[in-house]
Amino acid sequence: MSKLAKTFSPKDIEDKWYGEWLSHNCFDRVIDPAKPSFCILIPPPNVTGVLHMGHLLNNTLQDLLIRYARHSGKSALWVPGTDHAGISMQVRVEKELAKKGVDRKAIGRENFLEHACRWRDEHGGIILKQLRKLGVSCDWKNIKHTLDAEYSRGVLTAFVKLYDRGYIYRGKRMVNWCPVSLTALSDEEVKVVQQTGKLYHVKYGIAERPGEYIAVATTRPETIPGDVAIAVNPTDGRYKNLVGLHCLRPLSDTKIPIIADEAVAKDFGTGALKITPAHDKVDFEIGRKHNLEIINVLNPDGTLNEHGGEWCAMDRFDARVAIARKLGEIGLLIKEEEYVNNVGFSERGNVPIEPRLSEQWFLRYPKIEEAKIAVRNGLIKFFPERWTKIYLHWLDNIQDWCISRQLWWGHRIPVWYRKNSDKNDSKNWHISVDGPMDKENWEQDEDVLDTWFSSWIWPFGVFGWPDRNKMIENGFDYFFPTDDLVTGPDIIFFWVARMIIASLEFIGGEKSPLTPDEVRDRIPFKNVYFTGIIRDSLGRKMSKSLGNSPEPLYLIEKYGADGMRLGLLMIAPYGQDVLFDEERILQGRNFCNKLWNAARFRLMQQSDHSKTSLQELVAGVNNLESDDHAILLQLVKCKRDIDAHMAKYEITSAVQCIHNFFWNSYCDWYVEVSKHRVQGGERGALMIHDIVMRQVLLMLNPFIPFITEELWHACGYAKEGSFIQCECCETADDLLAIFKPLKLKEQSLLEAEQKRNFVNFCRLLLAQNKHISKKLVKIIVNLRDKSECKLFSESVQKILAVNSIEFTDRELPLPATIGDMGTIYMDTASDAAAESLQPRRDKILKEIDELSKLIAINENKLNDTNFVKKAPKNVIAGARKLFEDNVAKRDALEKILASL
RNA sequence: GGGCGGCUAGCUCAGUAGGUUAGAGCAACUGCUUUACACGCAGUAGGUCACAGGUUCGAGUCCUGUGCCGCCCACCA
Repeated sequence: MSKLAKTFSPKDIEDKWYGEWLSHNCFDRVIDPAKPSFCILIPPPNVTGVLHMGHLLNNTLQDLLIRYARHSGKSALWVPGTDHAGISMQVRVEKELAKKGVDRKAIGRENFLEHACRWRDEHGGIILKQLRKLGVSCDWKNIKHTLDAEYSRGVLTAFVKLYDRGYIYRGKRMVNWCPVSLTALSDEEVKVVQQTGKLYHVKYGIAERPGEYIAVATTRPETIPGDVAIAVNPTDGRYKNLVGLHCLRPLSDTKIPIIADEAVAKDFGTGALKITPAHDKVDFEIGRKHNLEIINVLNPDGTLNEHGGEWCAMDRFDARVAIARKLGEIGLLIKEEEYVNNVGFSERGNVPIEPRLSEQWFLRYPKIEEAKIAVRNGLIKFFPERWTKIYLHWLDNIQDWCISRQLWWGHRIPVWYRKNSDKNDSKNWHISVDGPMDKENWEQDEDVLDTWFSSWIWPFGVFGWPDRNKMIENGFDYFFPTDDLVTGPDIIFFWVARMIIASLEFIGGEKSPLTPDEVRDRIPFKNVYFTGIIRDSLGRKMSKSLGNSPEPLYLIEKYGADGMRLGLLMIAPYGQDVLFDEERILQGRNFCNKLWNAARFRLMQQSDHSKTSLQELVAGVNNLESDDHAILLQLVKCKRDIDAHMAKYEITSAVQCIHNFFWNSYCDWYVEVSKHRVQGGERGALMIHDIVMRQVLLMLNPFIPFITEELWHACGYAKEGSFIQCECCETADDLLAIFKPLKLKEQSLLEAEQKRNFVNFCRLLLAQNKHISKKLVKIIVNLRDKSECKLFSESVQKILAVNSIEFTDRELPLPATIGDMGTIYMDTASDAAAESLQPRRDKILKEIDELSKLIAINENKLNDTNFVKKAPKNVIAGARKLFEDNVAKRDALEKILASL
């Protein structure tokens, strides 16, 4: 008999078992053709990242799915890895260098990258180590990183292939420029923020008509030196006769044309729009249409350049104020008004982005239609489904992707330009993974690729694509397409959609368009589960500045990895954000303690630890009572419900099922009602306990791996040298088949429930008679169905802790209450005290009152001819039965009331 | 401007073909140190299902509209 401590202490077992699992290679990838495969790829966290609450939820879910798959007989692989995290990593390293007084540009590209790699190798990937504390079962022998040599070949191959296939081009375009990071960004990296700024109304004098002017409304007076025209809507009567004339651009009195263009809204501002092609997307398009000059007035860092005149080198926002003031001074400012508008922000720099004309690499997305088909036709399923719409909408409006970044940290674009030649002529380009043979005659493009351009090949890049031998070795053919992707909806465009597109393009030969069958063969994953965001208990996002984000490792330390995992899953509603409250993690810990003590109780009884299989345990069962039938049937139902919920990713519901079965059905009822048998050493009853505990541990293992492993061994269910996670968990149907010799009776479920109700009635009765010592009380029962007397065994007397339970077939004075099974009395000697009668009267009056309401409801229904005519028969019969039963109950209670 | 989600007990959420009396956990309150567990046990109380219409014999559930709260998308300066 093992001895367990009274309270579960996670610290004592977590590191021990994690070490055991690793040394026994439990998480290794196994290509086993005899088993179905199951694969999850971790959404690679930033190599600079540290564990936060979002990771905790996300990785708990993935581990749950992986372990659940193992228990379902699949060969499960969870691939871990990190992302090189372009900008944030570069900024990080720049800061480190700055501490030592070193400037990135001073030491040059190669030295910088050396520093960066060293920093990454020393400090990066901490998060993967932290994750182990959570118990995650990743294939740690194969950690992937997007900047690994092998993976990088995949990234560059993707670029080269797309270029060769005509999807990648270089061009001078309007891009989103971050003046802090000094790089272009993709549209997806721009966050729109509502801001209160000012709308300035400025006079633009008409050159041909001195004294007359056009009023122009603008939020950006600092770009006035870049104005090259004033545009009005061609149908705008106010300005019709001005089109073709010229304005004087304020501050310089340069003549600029007044033009007409449909893009101008008549009803906004003054209806006249200043055109600054270098600093606005719309203006750029108008400028191109009308063949206008492009005057760039800003430096890359957001200060004004030489066109800014006296404001040269001033920051754009300072210049805005200064120029507005100047306009006021020279009488060209009509008014300025408060104005709320949407401004695009760079997530990284946390400053407004600047639309900027620059030379960049762009990708025209391939396989857009196929990517829609994959999700619309359900080849890839989204959970919750509503994200499908968002995904499709994005694909419907997809824009070319700016993939070049003006950084050093990342995959350098595999394009070489012949030295001293026209860079804009593609004849002078060399584009390949390995570069030209005569490197000395070429210079490589300075830019790197967007980080997401590397992570979009993750689903096959981690298997060694495009190296066919590596892919075979890594089990690509076995594990691909992967099964589940668990991620946040915030990266549905950044990552999820792009992975789908990349897989459709690169898996299989070059082909376009694809048939639906080919789409099926190329998808990267089958299911995408979108988690919610973890917020604090007030619903606010977790942030450093609010200080409302708990430290995950501290939580694991405090509540145990298992308690943390279960607590988190219990409060993570399907498809909604999680309101995190540390107190609620207590529930997870408490559950673990309850489980611990249930096992402890079992181990305090007689043990027979030779039974490691369910079949052996079942063979040991004899003398089944109704309660035994019921608990086994409930066990089967629990497993069936869990599997149904898991199939739909309704994790919280699955937890609720097992929680309810284990705590309510098993601990609160079955353990108590069978206690006297177990403590009396009845072998059959012990076997039932073992059957239930064994299955409970198996069902819970994917959720709480550490404690279940510990108890699995402690209870003696483990085969020599084996682990609980190596076991298959029997399905509900398996269980039914194995239980077949026991001839379980459905009827027992009802019987057990009635027995429980009976006990509840008696408890109420005892509560109403607190003045009488329970040890003296006799309960007397007049059962409706005399054949059920056998149900009232010693167990009920033990549960109630009363003197005895006796049966009668007569009506006695002073009945206590009426249950489903019959009339219940306390023995008259102890029941005579008058003070016990009043609460009983009150209780009965209340019950009668409630019954009367129900009777009235059903009576009305039955008297309603429409109801009787139109409602289905079973509903009518139900109403009638209810009516009759309740009337009978009420009559009986009234009789009792009279006798009191 | 377009779209999506939420609104059910004090709190967090279930409510899955419209059909008995709307559920659970937590919190609250009452009682209990009973030999697995006080990280526990046994109870009690608590809800005009956001609002207004409609369909139906019957609506938390279906339809229409409104209101809050949150999110996503969108080139009106």
